Amino acid sequence: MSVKVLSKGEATRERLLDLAEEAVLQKGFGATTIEELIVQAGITKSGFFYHFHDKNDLAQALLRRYVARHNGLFDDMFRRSNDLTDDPLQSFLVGLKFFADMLADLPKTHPGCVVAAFCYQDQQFSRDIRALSAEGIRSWREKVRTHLQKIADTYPPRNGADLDAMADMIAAVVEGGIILSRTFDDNRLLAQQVMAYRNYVKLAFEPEMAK
Amino acid sequence: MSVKVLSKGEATRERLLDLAEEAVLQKGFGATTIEELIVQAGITKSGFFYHFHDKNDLAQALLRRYVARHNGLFDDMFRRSNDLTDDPLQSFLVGLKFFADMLADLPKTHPGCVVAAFCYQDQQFSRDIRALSAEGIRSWREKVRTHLQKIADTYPPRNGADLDAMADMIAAVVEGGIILSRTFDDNRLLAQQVMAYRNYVKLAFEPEMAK
DNA sequence: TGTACATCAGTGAACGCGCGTTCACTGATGTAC
DNA sequence: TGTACATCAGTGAACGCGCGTTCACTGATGTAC
Repeated sequence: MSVKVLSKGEATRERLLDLAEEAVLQKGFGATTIEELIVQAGITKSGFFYHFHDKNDLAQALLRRYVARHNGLFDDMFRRSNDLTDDPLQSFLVGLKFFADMLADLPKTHPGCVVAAFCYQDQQFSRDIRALSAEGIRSWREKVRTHLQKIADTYPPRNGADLDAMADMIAAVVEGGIILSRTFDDNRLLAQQVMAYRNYVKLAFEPEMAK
Repeated sequence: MSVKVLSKGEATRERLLDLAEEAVLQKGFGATTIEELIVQAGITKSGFFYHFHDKNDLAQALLRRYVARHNGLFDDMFRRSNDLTDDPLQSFLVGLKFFADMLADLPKTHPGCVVAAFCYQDQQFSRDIRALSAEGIRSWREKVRTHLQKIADTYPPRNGADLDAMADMIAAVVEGGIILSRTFDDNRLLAQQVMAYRNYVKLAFEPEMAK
């Protein structure tokens, strides 16, 4: 991880994105006003428009940063689990456990997913935003799909297991789990869902108990 | 199903709710304006405020109707599957298949879930709205949990299966599946996810193949 | 080392319009006697 | 059967303010010669 040195302007821009992300996750993009961001950032409204052409531009920057960040996080997790074992099934299961633990460790309710927040948002800017969201989820799908294929090469999956759907399911379970944990204001639900997904993968591949 | 005869005013109100639901699912509640609803409904703005105290009131009515409707749908589906077989596992699996088929048959992309749409919305009215959403999801959880318990009484679940998480998982998979199918504009993804969930249930309970 | 110019990171004031909300009023239908 | 009153389902005009956007201008820092 290279820690870039930010110029003064870049730091302000980054701070605006931080504030925006928090606000968007809490109440959606439409309800997030430029006014509230600049008050917190301590600049004037015109200062905001120096950094972003318009509100749409903010949305794109936000989503772009979010997707890049979380892809990195995801990669790190499975790289760590890959270092622990050569067995593809074990590696994936351990990676999912890491993931669940990380989610469980969040201090309060999961803040939500920016992709999902935009999914239920105005379609005005949808062409670019939709493409960015799709790209973010697609990269999860492909990475997981690769894992599953490697597993399947060693452990023949039980019949009925659709590996494509199983690859997509991690995204579905996370997005749905976030909705659950936000709705019930209970952080554990999300981690529970990831563990349930892990259990599904286990059942689908693990050979009959030798024990 | 009793078809209530609606008075003129009730019909207009219902029409406003229909229009609002469609708009909210497409672009969120905040971006849905009263103006656009009344234009489509063919009344004036003041006419709207005859039916709803304010916009918040519309949100509540919308969510209330949505939850009630979808609970009914869900009940119907599993009642039909219960009529086909006495075996609790088979009954649940068939019910899930019905569900997936219904979702696959939607003419275009799933319109989305009102509960999720409000989940990523402004917290202003959250006290009432949040409670309504939670109630909606909770009723799914409890119904499914009952099914799973009945299944477990006959078929001992493989170890690792957390029935509570499995009960919540249907909601997670549906909410997440909606986000998937909207993001990729592909209706099949949602049905696929429900089938993947079905497969998980099958693997978790089904005894080793006799075949 | 000093001067000229360019770029960076903003300021301050004004605009305009969309959107939710209010309020006094109204024609049609229902009900009591 | 006719009249008086009440309720239903709205109309029409006005208000006000929050919010995104624009535009001319500015002090501080960087770079060329």
